[in-house]
Amino acid sequence: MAKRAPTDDLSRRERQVMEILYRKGESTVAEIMQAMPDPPTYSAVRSVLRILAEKKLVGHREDGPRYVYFPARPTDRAREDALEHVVRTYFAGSPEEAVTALLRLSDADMTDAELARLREKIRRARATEQ
Amino acid sequence: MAKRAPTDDLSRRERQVMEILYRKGESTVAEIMQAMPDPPTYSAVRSVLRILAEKKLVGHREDGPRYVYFPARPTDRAREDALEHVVRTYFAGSPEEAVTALLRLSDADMTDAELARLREKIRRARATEQ
DNA sequence: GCTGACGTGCTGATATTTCAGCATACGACA
DNA sequence: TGTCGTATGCTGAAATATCAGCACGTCAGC
Repeated sequence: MAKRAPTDDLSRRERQVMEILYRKGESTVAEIMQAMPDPPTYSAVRSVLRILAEKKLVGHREDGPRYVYFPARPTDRAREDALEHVVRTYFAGSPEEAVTALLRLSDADMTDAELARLREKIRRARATEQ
Repeated sequence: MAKRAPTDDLSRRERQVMEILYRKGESTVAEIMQAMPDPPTYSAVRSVLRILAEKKLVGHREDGPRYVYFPARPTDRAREDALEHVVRTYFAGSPEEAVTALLRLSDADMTDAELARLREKIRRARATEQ
């Protein structure tokens, strides 16, 4: 069962590196290393990158003396994948619920009542626009 | 660097199991096994569950002859964590961008113009409500 | 009471991931 | 030119994750 997201096959370190690359757009090995939790050695990071390159998940360009790595999958696609995944996993496939939670997240001090009204507005807006 | 999400420490199989549990709310070992990609053996699933239990990430209750496992962290919290993570990783920390992408996701046939108008509505709504 | 189906706990083997180190290349600079 | 700092490519070892199997308990049905 279960359709396989590309990220399902990644190891812990591989995932950490991919997320750093998406966050930064592109990075050198040193930058990635610094951004990692429990930073491993330079060598270790390069090993992970080599594996990710073999899997066609990252590319690199030369920038003077060093390589600059970047995600192979375009950011738009990766965003969609990530959102879909979260919605499916935590929001029973309902994007609307996710939107509500997201808005609550951005304005932590909103009351429930305010949220409810906002949500209704969104719903009406969507109905109108379609 | 990098604050550590609990999910950062999980292995591939551990993550798969946690996501299944969040998706289903709770599950028996057999159900988890079936829901996993490339389903491993019953024994393997139980090994992962034991590790997750040691890490205090899952709990279980007895349901007649068998155990029913569930995520230790409440769903609300897990949702927030997941959204925050996605927003930080793929949307440069901007929940609003994420909302837009989410709405586009749910109505794939909306035009950009429609999306722009909707987004404006949301923005106005938020300004009003606050 | 036996037996088979199905469950758990635990232990150790296998496979994969993670990592460090060595060989090597190249540019900066005294 | 010689040397130092920093980069990559690659190889093999250490650490972890993944898994299968055995021992054992319980319950239903013959």
